[in-house]
Parts: sequence; structure tokens; C-alpha cells
Amino acid sequence: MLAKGFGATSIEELIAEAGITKSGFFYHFKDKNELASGLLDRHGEALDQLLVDVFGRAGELSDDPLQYLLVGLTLLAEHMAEMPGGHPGCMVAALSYQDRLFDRDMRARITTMVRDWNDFFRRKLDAIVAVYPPREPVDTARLARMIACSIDGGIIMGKTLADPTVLPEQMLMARNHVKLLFQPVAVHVVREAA
Amino acid sequence: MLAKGFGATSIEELIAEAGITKSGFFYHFKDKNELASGLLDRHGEALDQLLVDVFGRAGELSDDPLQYLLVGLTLLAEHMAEMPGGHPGCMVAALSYQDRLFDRDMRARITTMVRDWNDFFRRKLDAIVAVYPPREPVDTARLARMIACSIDGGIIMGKTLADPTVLPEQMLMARNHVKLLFQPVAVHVVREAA
DNA sequence: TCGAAAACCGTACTGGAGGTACTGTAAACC
DNA sequence: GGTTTACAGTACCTCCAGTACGGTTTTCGA
Repeated sequence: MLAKGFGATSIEELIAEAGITKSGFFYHFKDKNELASGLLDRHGEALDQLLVDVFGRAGELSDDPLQYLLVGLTLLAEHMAEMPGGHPGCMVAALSYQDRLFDRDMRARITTMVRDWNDFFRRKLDAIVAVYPPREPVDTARLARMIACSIDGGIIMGKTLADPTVLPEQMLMARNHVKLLFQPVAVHVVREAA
Repeated sequence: MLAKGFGATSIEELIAEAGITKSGFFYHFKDKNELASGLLDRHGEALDQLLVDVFGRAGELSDDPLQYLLVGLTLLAEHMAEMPGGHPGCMVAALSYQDRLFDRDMRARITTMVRDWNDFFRRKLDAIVAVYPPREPVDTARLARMIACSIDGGIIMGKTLADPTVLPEQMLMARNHVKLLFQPVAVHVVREAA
């Protein structure tokens, strides 16, 4: 389903693969929306867990808030790169840019999930600005969205160009953006002649 | 169609709006794929023209390759922001992340268009690196994809959050990324005590 | 002005997909 | 041992993409 797309995968295909019948399917899901809802739940939890794992590990590796985020983003990028055949496709992007019109509840839940992820990055960015003076005025909300956009955009671009390296690459670009903003500049001061 | 999505818009709706019949539609398009193909052509040309206009204007405003790109991206962001009701949705993102399975020809053409746009930005970045020493090692291909990903990601995020300001905001984030990379740092050198 | 091609209209149909309705039934559980 | 859970089976409905084909109008060049 992640490979072909949600709408492109018919229920008939699913039940054939799963070895059940239509009756069985509709016993568990009242319609295809409810299947999407279930997939969204599962995917959301998996991604939350992944973020907890990766940034937990990053926390072990660094106390500094800037290094913590930079390491976390790097680990996340590596995790995406290690996935065989590239990232299977972001459920949120897959569902939010779907042909199919989902009901208001589904849309609301997708929106909430995305907001939560943005807030997740934002909190880490807020911790950074509390310590590091940014090179330019910074809106952490926008910066958090930048990270999320890099991921979503990387998925889209990787899918469009059929190049699985784009996603991790763009996650590292987001990382470098943060780094450029906050990391102090190494200046070689040439001592003036007296 | 841009509002509802490609697959969510039935041919019956289209012909009702256009005031023609099914026969008329299928006289011009052999199937819905060919309609998508036509839309892709039209949208691609429109975007090409927009880029030419915007960066032509940017060229009038600045000779410096860095300022040229920064101004161009700002103008592009402003153009997107001015669109009433936000950007109608990127055709490429809409088609490449579609339920519908397009034929190989369609996929190839989408890929080519995206590559062309990436190259467009890359050429401008190459002109910059020829003049400005980057603060970090730079791969202009990746950086060009970063700009494109910001746009696509901004569209997705804007659509998901139902916030039309996200797209121009993220385009300016891409601009700032480029700026941070190349713009010389203003250093206040404190004269050492003798 | 005439004739042919282009640009449709009307109608009827096929097939696949989502979904409904209802009956039957094997296993699980209390 | 009776009820609930978790399906299977069958039949059917609707919507939509797409086909087939004959008839009609408009356009346009000779």
C-alpha cells in the first residue's frame, strides 16, 4: 500500500494478500477511511517511537542543546538511509495529498499529528536559542516547520526522482541549516601590525 | 481539480462544468492520463514562464549572483503569497504523489520537469560558488534540491495545516539557508591590546 | 459553394471498485 | 451449552472510467 498508494490499492488486492474475504475486511473496518485511520495510528506511533529512540540516543551523546539536535537529525537521516529500498513513503504526505477526500475527522487528526511533530522540533530549537545567539532573527516555529518540510519534501522529491538518497540528504541539509544559524563562526583573526 | 485533487474529480463533473459531453471529452483525450498529461504541460509552461519573469526582474535588480538568487527567491515567495487563497497546489506534487498509477511516459516527464527545475536553481548556485567562498563544503546539486524540496514541502505542509502562509515562509527559509551559506560574516574584530 | 474533415452529441454498454445486506458457520469464551 | 466473535459466501447496488458507434454540426480549404 505504501508502495502503490492508498487509493491505488484495491480492497480486493488487500484481502487476496491477507487471505481473508470482503466480509472479513468489512467486519473490522466499516469503510476504507477507517483503514486509513488505522494505518495513520500505527504509522504515527511508529514514528513517535522512532523519534523517542533516536533523540534518546542523541541525548546520551550530547548535553549541549545544539549538538543534541544536530546529532539527532543526523541519526534520523542515517536511519532513513538504512531502510532497504528507501523510505516506504510518509503516511501523512501520502494521505494528505491524496485523491481521496477524507472526512473532517481524518483531516483533523493528520493536522494534529503534523503539529505535534513540529512542536517536537520546536521545543528542541527553543532550548537552543536559550543558549546560542542566532546569526539572524529566528522564529522557532518556522524553523521547526522547515525541518518537517525538508522531510516531506525529501520524500516527495525522492519518490519523483526515484532516488532514495534524497530523503536522508535533505534531512542533513535541514541539519546544516540549523547548524549555520547557531554554530559560532570560527574566525581567524590576523593580528594587526603594530 | 487543483482544489479537489485529480482522482477526486470525476470526468462527469468536468464535462458538466465545461458544458460538453463525454463523447466530446474522449474525442480530445483518449483517457484520464492524457488529461493529466495536458495539465502537466500547461502547468509546466506556466511555471517556466513565472521563473523567467521573476528571475528576469531579479536580474534587473542585481548583478551580483548571490543577491540575484536571494532577490529572485524573495520575489517568488511574494508571488506565491499574493495568490488569493494560497497556492492552488503544485501539479507535480499532486501528480507524483497520486493514488493513480500513471504510465511510464507520464512518470518520466514529471521526473524530467523536476530535474530541469533543479538544474535551473543549480546553475544560479554554481554562479555563486564561483564568486563566494561557502562557509561549508557545498554540493550545488543538493542545495538546488533543497530549494525545490522547500517549495514542495511547503505546499504539502501548507495544505496539511490549512495555512497558505507556509509556502512563502518556507521559500524564504530556503533563501535564508543560501544566504547563511554564502554571505560573508560581519565580524567585529576587537583590536587587541598592545 | 461544395465536400470533406474536425468537432462534437446521444445513447447504450462493459468492467472494476467501494460498499451493503443478509445468511451461515466455526472457533472462542464465559 | 449458549452467546459472542470472527469470519465465509453470495448477491446485489452505485459510481466511475472507458468503449462503441451512429448521427449532427461546424469549420475550412479547394
